Amino acid sequence: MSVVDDLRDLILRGRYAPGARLGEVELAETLGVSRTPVREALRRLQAEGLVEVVANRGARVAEHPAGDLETVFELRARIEGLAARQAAAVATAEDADRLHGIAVALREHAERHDLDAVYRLNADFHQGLVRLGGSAVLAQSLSALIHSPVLLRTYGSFDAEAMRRSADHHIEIAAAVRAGDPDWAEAVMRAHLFSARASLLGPRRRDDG
Amino acid sequence: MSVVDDLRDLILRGRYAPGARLGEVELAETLGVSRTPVREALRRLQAEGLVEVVANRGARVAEHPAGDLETVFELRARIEGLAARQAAAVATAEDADRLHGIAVALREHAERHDLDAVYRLNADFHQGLVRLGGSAVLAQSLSALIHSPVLLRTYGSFDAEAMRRSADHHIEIAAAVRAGDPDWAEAVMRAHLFSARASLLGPRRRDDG
DNA sequence: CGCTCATGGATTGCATACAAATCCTTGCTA
DNA sequence: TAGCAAGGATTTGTATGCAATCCATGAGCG
Repeated sequence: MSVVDDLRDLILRGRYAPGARLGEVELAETLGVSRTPVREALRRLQAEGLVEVVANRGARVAEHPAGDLETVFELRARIEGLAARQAAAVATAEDADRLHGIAVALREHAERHDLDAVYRLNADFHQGLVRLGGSAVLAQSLSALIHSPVLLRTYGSFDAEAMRRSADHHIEIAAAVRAGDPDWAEAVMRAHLFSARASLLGPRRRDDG
Repeated sequence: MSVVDDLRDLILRGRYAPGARLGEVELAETLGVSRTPVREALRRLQAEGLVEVVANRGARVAEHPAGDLETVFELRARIEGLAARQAAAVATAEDADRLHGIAVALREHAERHDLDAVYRLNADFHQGLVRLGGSAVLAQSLSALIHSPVLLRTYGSFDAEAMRRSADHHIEIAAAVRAGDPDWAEAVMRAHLFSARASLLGPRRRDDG
């Protein structure tokens, strides 16, 4: 695996907490390479928004302000909504069946609370859907949003009902794609993400009456 | 200016066409530095989606498929639509007045077909609006989309009417922000971007009747 | 006692040297 | 003459050394 992937994994798995200093020599020793590839990896992750580097002062794991998390889901709802729409417009029956297969597997693992498998299948599903849309810029825009340390722990804060709802959303999205119904696909995807946001952040403040 | 900014400028200004090879030694000589900072810049621009690098085979300027341009505007409409919405929700009167000032200047320069100034003011306006929204992830998501070689030539393909419309859109967005009306702001922003798309790509295919 | 400034240690930024991989040419063979 | 293989040339990947910058500690002065 490449240095940048190794380093991204380290950060995403929480080995380095947000705000933690990322010394070049320390990382080089940890990863068993010299400083040069480490530096290049840091620059890439900087562009991905995962680390912040100040000139002559080194790199730190980016700390996404709490308020940003709301925006992340707003953005994902809009961007992945578009992805779902485009996927529904162009997907073949085989494509939709493959998505459906992933969704079914995800639901089974969710019932057994096998979180690692759920993580993986969820990533497969969303990436597969984006790939169906076919546009590289769309995938590009999303990658920066999904590579966020907080999102990796998403399922940890789901209760049983939320988990079941999330799994069912995947099934429904696959159905909408199979039906070739862009409006339906986008709507479910948006519901899916707003539901996840609610589970993560709790109920939104409503206007006092 | 930093190496990555220099290199980005070179690409964006068309000095290296899409698909063109980006040799490390050549860039190093052109920019007057060694290969090391060039390599780091290439990795950053790779993450930004501006260049494609294949392992052991070097970097090329990314060629965005023609179809991607449609998606770029779809995405911008959704993302900047959110930015406009958030800006309208939080902006002070001073913020809105500053936007209005930029928009007025932009309209004046547009009437004189001073394209360079229009480029700059347009960038100022959109960046200023995003900054008002306040979210770093939002700005992050947009930067990759706006740093697209094609978009730099946008105004070149505008006719007089499209130019006037674009300028008026900015004025109207500033008004919506000043009115604190998120729905209005988002709607105008979407119109603004779809209008630009139409000028760039021509009329969309409509269903044959 | 507190503030300023200098000096030392540590860390990043850059350049250069070497290793590995790729490509391009050239010569051989069928 | 077309195809292939081998070797050199070019290019990328990595390591290391040096210069520049930054931060902290402490001495000197008000």
